[in-house]
Amino acid sequence: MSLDSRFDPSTVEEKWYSYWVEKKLFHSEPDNRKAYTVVIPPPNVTGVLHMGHMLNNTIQDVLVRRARMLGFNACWVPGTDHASIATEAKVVNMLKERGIDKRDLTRDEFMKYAWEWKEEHGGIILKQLRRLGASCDWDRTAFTMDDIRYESVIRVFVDLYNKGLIYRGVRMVNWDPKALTAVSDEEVIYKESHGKLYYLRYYLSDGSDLSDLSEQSGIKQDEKGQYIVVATTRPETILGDTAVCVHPEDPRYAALKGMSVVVPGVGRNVKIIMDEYVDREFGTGALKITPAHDINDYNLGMKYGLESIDIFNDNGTLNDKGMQYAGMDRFACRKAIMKDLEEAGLVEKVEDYTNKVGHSERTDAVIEPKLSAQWFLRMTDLAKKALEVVEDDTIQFHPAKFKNTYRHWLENIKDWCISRQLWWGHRIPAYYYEVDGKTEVVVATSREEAFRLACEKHPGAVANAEALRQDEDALDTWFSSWLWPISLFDGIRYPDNEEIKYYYPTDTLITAPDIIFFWVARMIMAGEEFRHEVPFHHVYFTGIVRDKLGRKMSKSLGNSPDPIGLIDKYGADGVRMGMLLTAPAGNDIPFDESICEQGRNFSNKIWNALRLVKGWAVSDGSDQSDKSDRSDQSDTIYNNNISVQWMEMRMAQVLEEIEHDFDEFRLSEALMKSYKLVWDDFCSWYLEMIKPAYGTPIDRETYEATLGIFDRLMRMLHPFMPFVTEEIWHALAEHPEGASIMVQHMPHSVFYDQRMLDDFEMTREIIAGVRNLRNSKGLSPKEVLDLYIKGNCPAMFNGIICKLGNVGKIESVSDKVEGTLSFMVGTTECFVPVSLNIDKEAELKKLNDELKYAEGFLASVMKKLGNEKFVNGAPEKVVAVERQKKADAESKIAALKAQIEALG
RNA sequence: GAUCUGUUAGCUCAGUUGGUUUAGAGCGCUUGCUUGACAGGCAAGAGGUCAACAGUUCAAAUCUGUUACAGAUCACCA
Repeated sequence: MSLDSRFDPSTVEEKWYSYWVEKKLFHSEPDNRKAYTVVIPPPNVTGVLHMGHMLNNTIQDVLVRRARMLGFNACWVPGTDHASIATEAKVVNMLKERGIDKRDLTRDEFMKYAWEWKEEHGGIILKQLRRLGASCDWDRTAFTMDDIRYESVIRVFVDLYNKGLIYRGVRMVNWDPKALTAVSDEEVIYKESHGKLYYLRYYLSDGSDLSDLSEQSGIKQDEKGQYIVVATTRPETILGDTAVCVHPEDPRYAALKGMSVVVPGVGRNVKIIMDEYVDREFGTGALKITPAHDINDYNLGMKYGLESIDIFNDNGTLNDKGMQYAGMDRFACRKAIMKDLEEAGLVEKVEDYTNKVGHSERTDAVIEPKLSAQWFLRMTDLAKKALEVVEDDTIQFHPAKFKNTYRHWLENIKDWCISRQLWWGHRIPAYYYEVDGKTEVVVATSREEAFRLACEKHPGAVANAEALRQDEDALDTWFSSWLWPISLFDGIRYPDNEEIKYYYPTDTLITAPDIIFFWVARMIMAGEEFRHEVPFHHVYFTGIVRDKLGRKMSKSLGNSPDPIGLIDKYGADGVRMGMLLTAPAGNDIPFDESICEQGRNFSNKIWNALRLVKGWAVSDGSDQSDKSDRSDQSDTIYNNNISVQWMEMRMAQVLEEIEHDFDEFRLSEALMKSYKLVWDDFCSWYLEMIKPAYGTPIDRETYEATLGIFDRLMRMLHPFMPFVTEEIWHALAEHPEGASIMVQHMPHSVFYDQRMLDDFEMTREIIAGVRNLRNSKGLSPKEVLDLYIKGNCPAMFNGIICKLGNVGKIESVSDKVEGTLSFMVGTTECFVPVSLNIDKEAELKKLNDELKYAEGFLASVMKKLGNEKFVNGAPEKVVAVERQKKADAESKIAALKAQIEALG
């Protein structure tokens, strides 16, 4: 067989992926096996693959592929969410390019364009996931706005409304002036920003004249009269000022009780109110009140019955209340108004100031608090249940530290604003009509049903269904994705269907921690509310992928590698390994391309192991004894037999460890252990142990055993590296058409003899000792050495020591051997006669160093054993171990001393 | 500001209910190798008083407290 010495991933990836798809190996249907279900956290339909997706989906694929090989009916359901804000923005842009203004379109016309955009440009990311090897059941690909999911959302809205959990009300909400919609609290990101603190003069209204102003007073005087100074970060909002507030116990302003001041530049007289809300330490201790544009001011406004003056249009420009600034953008207005106030001498001073400003998660626009009518979902009861199932570990978080974050959020939760002033989304199924000049509302899954309800409530009030006016707003995208684990299996519309009963609850949700509230918490609420059962048993929080310097990857920094480019460069297997190896659960990932390179190299290593094994001639004859003169240690069949036994046991041992790692979601550890098992144990040791001399064949029994081991190693590795393992698996043996490693059984751990593994560890150390000796003394690897062993040594592996250490003969001795170089493995002494002159001084130094270490060790052991409390108080087993340590150390010291004496 | 989580080798991290030969891994580093699978490789090696201090204990990287530093979540005062 002639195979290139370099493995080229690009030639196999496409081949096997289409093979898997063609053979329907990713597809799942309910059957009598146990289900293992994962639902993809639906990426944004406008999105393209980034490093976070790579990590997230690699982990999902590993878990799903492993479950499949463990005999579960694994089902990984892919899909996208409709991302109302992001998509609507894309569509508006597309229309603009075509010279169409959204405002000229009807809702239906707009939706037609939006669907057109979605069909053409949406879901690139799902195609990209295929390059990664994702074993999603593509036949089940869903979208949050397809028919099933749409209807599910509407039904849920109606249901919650009827339960009294959804209500409509006028509240201060987070307004995104760019997307022209309200957003929820969770969609606002507070960012530190460098702004200014403006100190403005509010003169006392006519007729207010206070004499006797002391130094301590907050009231100042100039030629124009008496004034107080108010600090603000947003001077443009003075146009909406309807009061100034001071602390009731603030002596600086006590004299102002019941008085009024003039809003600078605006001329409006506003009252001074007194409330403990004010922080006396901040600014001047006097606060301007703009109830229409600040949540705290709004609350004060309600408390004191203040007028609320809305000065902004929806897009953040000033409206007709904005006087000469009407039509200006809020930030342009800030500059303009400051210039005017400056000129009018109404500015006391301006200071640099750093504060946190809320930005829209989607558009990055500065959020404007705005009073408007919105729909809300009551969260208190939902939150209570969602917290319980995490607290009692019905749902386990990995890592568990996220329980704290989760608890804190749920205990301080506010009602969820679920309406969005957008067209792209699920239109709120609320219908309005007028009765006696009052607006009435009915909520129903269809216009006809709504009409029926309206007729019941107010017979004769509505002429026909068409006369009802449907709410213009759409629902928050998360209001559809929170149903995902249920709606994917149509469990909202048909709660008793076979699929939902089979696949729900899902097993593990794999997600980034930054959407713990958007998603995880709300999915748990939905699960409890609509199925009375948790939506998943485990939540695996991945880390955030960062660059080498620890910075978050972002478009603006340009520090994110192109994932598809990485796959082209290192192969999907290599990139998957690179992602996983640096990703212990919940830890951020400092991403470094070189780890993908390590992954690529690993594929290459496996490939070359295949080349080696497949390059051997196989002999059926029994006369396989090695013709070299290595006396009784040269029985190849025997040695190979031992080698196979050892490799089998080593594999069983690592399998056991890996099973444990998977139970605890320690994927990176499981991968590293598999990596070392293949590279170190299998390639560096096992294959070298059984490798026949050049040009000679290998016996059939060993050959077959090796293929079997190789096969199982590939299965172990398959969930991590699907492509290369499939390729190798097919190269190892003939398989029927349609066969695939991905549906083979994962090997299970079997009994292994710990003694034998320990003995082999000692053997390894002896071989390393011989090699080290050659290395440090400049002896050629070709020179055959003899080895005399004093002390314990398992003879079983002597043949292997000979082969891998190039040792001629091994003899057991009862006394030290003069004129040799030596080394120790544990308490066993190894002597190697050499032809060259021994550097006495160097040997002495080495021995003395070892002696010093051993004596230091003994001293630490003696300290424990000399302590009566330890001997009496510690468990017997522990004391016995210390006694053994003492004996070993003493024997080692004695041996070293004897050797030193012999030299000197 | 509140709460939580970290701090172990040059870097990234393990260390599983305190005891297993005075701490492990990967990468990186050093030395030597055209070794008939692989230089995308092979062999050998160096490297840490487990952030600091105090305490509990026969025994502490592991438990407790304080401090320092870092990160996360939430809340924010205009």
